[in-house]
Amino acid sequence: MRLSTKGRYGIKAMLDLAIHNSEGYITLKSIAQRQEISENYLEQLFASLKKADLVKSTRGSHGGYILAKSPNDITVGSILRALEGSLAPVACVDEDVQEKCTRSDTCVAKIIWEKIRDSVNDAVDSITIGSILEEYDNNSKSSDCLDYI
Amino acid sequence: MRLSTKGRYGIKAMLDLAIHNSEGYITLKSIAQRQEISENYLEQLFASLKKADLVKSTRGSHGGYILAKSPNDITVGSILRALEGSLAPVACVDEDVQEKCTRSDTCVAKIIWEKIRDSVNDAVDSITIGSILEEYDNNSKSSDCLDYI
DNA sequence: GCAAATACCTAGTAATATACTTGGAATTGG
DNA sequence: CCAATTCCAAGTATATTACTAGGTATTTGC
Repeated sequence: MRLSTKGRYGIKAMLDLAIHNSEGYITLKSIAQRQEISENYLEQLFASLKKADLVKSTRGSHGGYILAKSPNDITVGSILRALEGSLAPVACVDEDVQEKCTRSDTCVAKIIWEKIRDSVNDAVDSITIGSILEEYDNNSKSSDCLDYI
Repeated sequence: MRLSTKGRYGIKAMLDLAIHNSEGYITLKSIAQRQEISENYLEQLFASLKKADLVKSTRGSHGGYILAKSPNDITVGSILRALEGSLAPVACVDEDVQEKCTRSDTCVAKIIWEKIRDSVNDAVDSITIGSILEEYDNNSKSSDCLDYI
């Protein structure tokens, strides 16, 4: 049940953006360098983040990305779902998937998957980028290590 | 963040074993047929389940598998962890992994991963095979559909 | 004792998903 | 115009998953 690099890089990148929020538009190049992520790969992730209205962009010279709203209004859940898709443990209880099991309404295992799904969603929706940043500021923790591997 | 087939098949197989618990040792062949899972693949899963003391076996003709303890003492979490390994969303907060990030103690993102990890573990550890079975008996739900896909 | 049925074990493999790379087009500021 | 950037589509290498194949060991029933 590991997150893919998409989710992990996405959190790193969004925290990076939040840390530099006052500096205006930030280039992917600088994020890529600080967080040691492929710039081209980041592009793809930011396409998803933009689609989900989590970041805004300007093109051209002096272009870059900026958070689309306050860090306090950006949940970890919204970032992860934008990049990883639904956090449901099985397709059966994935809100995005339309074709369900034919016996979905009588399946006994379903409540297991629903409980896992809801627990994960509750957890990630209760954490905002702002709340993480606060912790970061209070403890002056390292901005270089926003993640592992 | 999907579970692999190991975890899903494992839950199906263990529920199947529990349903037939009074019949003594159950062959993998019959589980494979009922749940439509490759018998050879099930063998591999049951090697892990046995190692985790969740099932017992006898070999030879009339051999098979049986739950190693009461369904009420078998949590969904113990099954999933036996088959999927740690349910941690990133290696950083995986109890089984020894080599941590060098800056693990200062990493800001860590609390995100810890919260997800703990939420998942709490959820799956609060559900037992027995509790699912109870639901199954009360509602006379289908034993064929223990899972989706 | 032999045959059948099972668990047990190891290695290989096909399919799928992940994590990128490549090469460009469009846009903007100087 | 040119450099720097976002934006876009397609290709590819790697890793993981989900099996398959082929055997050995053990037990029961005849």
